[in-house]
Amino acid sequence: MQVACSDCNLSRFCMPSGMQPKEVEALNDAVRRIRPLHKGDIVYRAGDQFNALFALKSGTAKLVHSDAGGNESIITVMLPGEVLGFDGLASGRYACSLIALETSSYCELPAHQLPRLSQFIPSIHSMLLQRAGKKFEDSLHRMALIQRPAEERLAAFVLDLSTRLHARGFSPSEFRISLTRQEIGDHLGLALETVSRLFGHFEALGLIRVQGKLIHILNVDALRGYSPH
Amino acid sequence: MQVACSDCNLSRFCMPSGMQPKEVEALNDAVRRIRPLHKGDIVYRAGDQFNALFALKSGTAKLVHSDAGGNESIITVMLPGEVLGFDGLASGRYACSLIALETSSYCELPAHQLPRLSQFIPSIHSMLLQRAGKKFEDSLHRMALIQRPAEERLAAFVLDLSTRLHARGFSPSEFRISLTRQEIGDHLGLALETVSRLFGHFEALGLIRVQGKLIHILNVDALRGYSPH
DNA sequence: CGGCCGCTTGATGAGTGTCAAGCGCCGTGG
DNA sequence: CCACGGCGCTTGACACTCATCAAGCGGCCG
Repeated sequence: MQVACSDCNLSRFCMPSGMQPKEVEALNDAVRRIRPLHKGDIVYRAGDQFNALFALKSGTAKLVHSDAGGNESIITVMLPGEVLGFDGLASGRYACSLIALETSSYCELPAHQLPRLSQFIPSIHSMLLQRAGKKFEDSLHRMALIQRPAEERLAAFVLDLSTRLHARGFSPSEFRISLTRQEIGDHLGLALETVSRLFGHFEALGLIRVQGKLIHILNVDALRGYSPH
Repeated sequence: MQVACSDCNLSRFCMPSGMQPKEVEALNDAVRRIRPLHKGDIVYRAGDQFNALFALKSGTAKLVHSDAGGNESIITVMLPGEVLGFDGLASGRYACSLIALETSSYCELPAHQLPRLSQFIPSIHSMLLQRAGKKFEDSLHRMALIQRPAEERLAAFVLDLSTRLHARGFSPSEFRISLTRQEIGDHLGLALETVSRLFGHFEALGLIRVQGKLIHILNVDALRGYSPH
């Protein structure tokens, strides 16, 4: 059974955010809802021709960029309600790969629908522009973060996940990180051993409790003391 | 005396790139040409309300992002023909500051002209989207670079400047870097001393010749051997 | 039950930041 | 015209963060 965009509880994060009801309807008609993904499934691959934007309905996914040397970097962890695929807009090819981190489901807005949609949703271009610009701002944030000490990076990462999950109705103090230590390292520019050690360190300080991928935040304020701002 | 967009020798880099002659004309009418800037002059400040896109006609400028801790990071060095200001599109406020590195001149496309322009240039939205996407891809590149060893970063920086200057008709092997060592460091995530030492190192290896801000590239291939691809 | 993968923990070293001193160039003012 | 002062740059010594290498543990799945 498919959920219409107007009934989707993620609409305030997703494309419909800021649209009129009639516009959401037009969007709804253009969107395709896709069979579930499993861990490791690839939504799109770096180099593939750009053919759609994607919105996550449930689960998590990672946006991975491989540089010339084959070094993998995780650009972002995608949470439900988020829209991705903008990395293909400029060149017509995706610059990154989008890969499911667990069993997930998503919606797809085919690229060929965009011209037609703009008749029903005049503001769609500026909305896309805003969202693409947001991705750029996010990348500014990440670049600044990557130059900070390891402690700050990990603290900021945990807090970022916490607030984004909270906004989606999940507990901000108790959640599962769907990334391995290696992947967290790839995201923060750290070795997996450093990630593991820092988790241990934060735990010893009583800031968090770590059980594998399960994180309990015990002292948000102290954690915030590490991450800049 | 003002140069029309259609007569500007930078048009193939600038907004007119890919436009029809009539579209360029409409663009030309919307653009304002601005008095020259001097070193240190600020085109826009982080936090200012987004009110225009900017194209550089001559000179160079730096796009600076300051993180919460007051740490300055130079996102890009802007060369003639390049368009900037996209960092203000998403939130309506500029996320960075754009500052002249030397005596420069630029054109301005006021934000309030965009709706009107889209009537004459239907493709303008997708062009803007492409350019904003390009900025995102550039930032991916920079993020990957910042995690590489210092030698690679500096080599890649010099080669990047070289090719971009070459594309604009300047010598690819002999040019002036308008940044201080500190600013190069801010761009590459290095201390200014490291930048200075690496220049000395490359010079000792016979790859380049350095005289203050003047760079001669003596062995491009060897330099390419450092930067990843 | 066995093997593998993800994780932890320890030891070591390389790559860079930091601190410090000194040099040269250039613009300013006497 | 020259002396002075400041800024940008170089060079050296040192410290420290974090990557790397290595070993071992535990849980999960076949």
